[in-house]
Amino acid sequence: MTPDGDELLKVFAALGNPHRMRIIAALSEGRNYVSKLARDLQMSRPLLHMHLQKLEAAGLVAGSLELSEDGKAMKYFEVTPFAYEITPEAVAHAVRTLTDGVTEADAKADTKSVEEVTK
Amino acid sequence: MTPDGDELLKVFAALGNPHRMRIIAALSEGRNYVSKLARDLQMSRPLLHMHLQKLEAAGLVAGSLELSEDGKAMKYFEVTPFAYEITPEAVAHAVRTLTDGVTEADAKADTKSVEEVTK
DNA sequence: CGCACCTGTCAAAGCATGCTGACACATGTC
DNA sequence: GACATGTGTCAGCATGCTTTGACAGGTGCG
Repeated sequence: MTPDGDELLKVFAALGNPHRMRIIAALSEGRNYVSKLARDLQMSRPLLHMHLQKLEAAGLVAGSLELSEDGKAMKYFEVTPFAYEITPEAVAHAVRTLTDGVTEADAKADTKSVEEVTK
Repeated sequence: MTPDGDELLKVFAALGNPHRMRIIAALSEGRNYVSKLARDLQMSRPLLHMHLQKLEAAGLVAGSLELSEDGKAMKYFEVTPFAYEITPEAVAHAVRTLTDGVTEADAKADTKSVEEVTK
């Protein structure tokens, strides 16, 4: 738990897309290979491919290239049993390890309370 | 729990951005008003404004326009104490209420549970 | 009045993402 | 060989998101 900032960001970015949510849903019912998945979800293979590798980069799914009995190469994907507890505090904690625009001179942002105005 | 599909999608899309994650982190330490928040996070007001209303649309933050003692109008924002349990099953369950491309195999849709459209 | 602070909006530019169609490769079967 | 299946990649366009700068309004103070 308490995942890395960049990791959590990738997870959110990956899940923040209806197609990718649907892919997770489809794969949660069992592993499947790309071409059939594309048929089930009615989307083009190149598109599915892009979504899958985005989900894989976020660590939400895992793919393995296998050989079927008739010799064809099939890439099976399955969901990783992830479990994230998303709360404001979890996000706040993850932000500290965010390697993004991070103006390096800004690590100490003054936890000064604003109660002095209108409180 | 077991949030609505579109709602969860908006939450993910909202959280899938480093600036917005940082906004959540900043607001989790206490409420704040827009101009000061912009100064703390070092971003322009119009940009912050857009991000805030996206977070608000996702139900992650709430804003209220108040009057300070010196008569100035200040819009204070604070985080909503959200708590999402994110698992493959949770996503799979939420997908069923996704009003998006609507895979015609699963068009139960309808009966949208009245949300006032904060206009 | 001019300046400080606050609020909000808009158009336009820049950049990332989504998406398609065409290509490459491999294998097994008729 | 022609056709089916499977894999992957690429360029290019369309769409949406991000970002900025300028503008509108408001109040209080010297």
